[in-house]
Amino acid sequence: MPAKRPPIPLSRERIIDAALHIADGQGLRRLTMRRLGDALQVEAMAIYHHLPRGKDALMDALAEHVTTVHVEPGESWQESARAWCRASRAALREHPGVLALALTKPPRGRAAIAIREQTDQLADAGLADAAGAVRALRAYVFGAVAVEVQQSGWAEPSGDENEPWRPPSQGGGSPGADTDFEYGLDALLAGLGRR
Amino acid sequence: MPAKRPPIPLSRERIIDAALHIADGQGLRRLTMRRLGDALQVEAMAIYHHLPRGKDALMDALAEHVTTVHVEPGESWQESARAWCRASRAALREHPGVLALALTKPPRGRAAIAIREQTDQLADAGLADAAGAVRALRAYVFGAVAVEVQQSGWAEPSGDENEPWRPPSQGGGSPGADTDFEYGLDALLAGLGRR
DNA sequence: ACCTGAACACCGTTCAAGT
DNA sequence: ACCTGAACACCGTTCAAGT
Repeated sequence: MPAKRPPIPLSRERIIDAALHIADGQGLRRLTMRRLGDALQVEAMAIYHHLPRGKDALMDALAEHVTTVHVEPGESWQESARAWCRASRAALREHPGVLALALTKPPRGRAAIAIREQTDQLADAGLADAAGAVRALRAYVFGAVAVEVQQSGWAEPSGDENEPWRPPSQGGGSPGADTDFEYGLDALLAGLGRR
Repeated sequence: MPAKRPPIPLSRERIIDAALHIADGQGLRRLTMRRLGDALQVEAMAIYHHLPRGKDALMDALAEHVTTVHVEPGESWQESARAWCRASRAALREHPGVLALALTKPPRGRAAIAIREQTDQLADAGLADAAGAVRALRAYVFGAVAVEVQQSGWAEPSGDENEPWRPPSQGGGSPGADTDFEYGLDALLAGLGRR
């Protein structure tokens, strides 16, 4: 007879992971405090101890998580920007269930800091209007991922089916998505340089 | 003593208008079948007669509404594309409350048809990869509006305040947003021509 | 055909209480 | 400090019933 293993203590990180899993697997509409509690083997009310502002705080945390990206400075501002865009795209594609939050919530906390860092990085590398550039790069990544995920057929899963979401790196997304992304990124970087 | 005026009959259109008003004014999270019923002077259950699939159908209809754009063909494919992007941006900016739906729901119904129409229009005007171009243009508009609305400080209104949303055409958006948009659009169109 | 009223299962959140 | 249980106001949706 299996011993009752000691319960893993709840933590902000475990909560966010479980929430991402539910949102990606069943859609944001089915991400519920009670369901989240079940997934964590805990009563829903326990969550409030770690996220005092409740579901709003959870939503903010999810947007922050999927939107916070760090990248080492590259050889040029172009390479830095390229790496940052690729990382941002990867982070967003990994969790289509919270894409709506990521595109919609104003950056706060670590996400806002990461944006400032990236702006400084590009400015230090000699780019004139780094703030404008970061705005344009974020817009590009947001738009690209939005249409990509739309096209991939991802939608709030019906709930009846229990098929987990597989990131479109192999099979889900159309094969041209990567090259489309890189092509447009090249064009944008060229344009930002000339500005 | 005022006579009880005869109730305006419910219709799909009136429902959608009221829903947009609530979403823009108080945020999508507060758009509720019951609240929507109140706004329409009707019991919530009456809505199901006009939108049989209930709230899902409402969400689909909102995304479709804010995402369906028609434009007359211009002198060149560049002008057609430019007009289409401007109109799309305007439609999305007008209703920040449902932006998350618009960026996230795959185009269906009239929205899907409008996209096909625009693709044909560009192809007829001589553009080689019209489908790829429309994908890129949609991505550009989506991303631009997403960062713009984020920056404009719009967020699910707190609900305590009763300040209605004013579109950023005058006052809300930073003044550079329009020129930023046009600048990037020019660059994208140039890139699409050379491809 | 169109709308209502009552009912059901489920939701977010609070609060006092347990350990 | 961390979690539970009961409670409250509010959801989406159904269904039989009214007109």
